[in-house]
Amino acid sequence: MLRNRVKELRARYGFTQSDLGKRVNVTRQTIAFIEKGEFSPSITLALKLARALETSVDELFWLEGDGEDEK
Amino acid sequence: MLRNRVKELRARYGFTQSDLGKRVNVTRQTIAFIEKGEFSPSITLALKLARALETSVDELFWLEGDGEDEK
DNA sequence: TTCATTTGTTTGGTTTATATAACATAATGT
DNA sequence: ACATTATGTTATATAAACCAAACAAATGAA
Repeated sequence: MLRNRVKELRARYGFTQSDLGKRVNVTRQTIAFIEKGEFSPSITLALKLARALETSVDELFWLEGDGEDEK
Repeated sequence: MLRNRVKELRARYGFTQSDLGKRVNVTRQTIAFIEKGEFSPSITLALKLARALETSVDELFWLEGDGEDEK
């Protein structure tokens, strides 16, 4: 199971979903889907999100459990 | 531009592309494409690769330049 | 040299990420 | 009350990730 802290960190910086989307060049719906955990973004987008939220990819995203099952 | 150290670290551990693919549940062609930089894997796969190669996603993958252009 | 293994590469197919657009709801300010 | 803004959510469409199968080239071992 893939988990992330995007919503939490975005709120901490006072960004709206639209704000964050503009910073990383995706739509606000894409941000919403990621926050809901509905899909696993590309590593390129993950790196940009980490940069926008001033953290590392490893702090922003993690696998819960052994993660052998997920795609 | 997305760069990575998959090939280098895989060689260091003496894994074949097939070995690594099996460990992270993808085909060897997928590993080959990633090593060639031909696409940007999902964060889920990136996390599994980092775990298999005993490193962090941030050490394994990075954006060269400002990375504003890439998807 | 022959055999087995690894890698490079291509092609066609399926699945998933992402875009765009739309509509509803909640909150905020006038 | 009305307008604006942020979010939740859904639908359709496209691009990209990923699979499965194939074949050639390179390597290394017997």
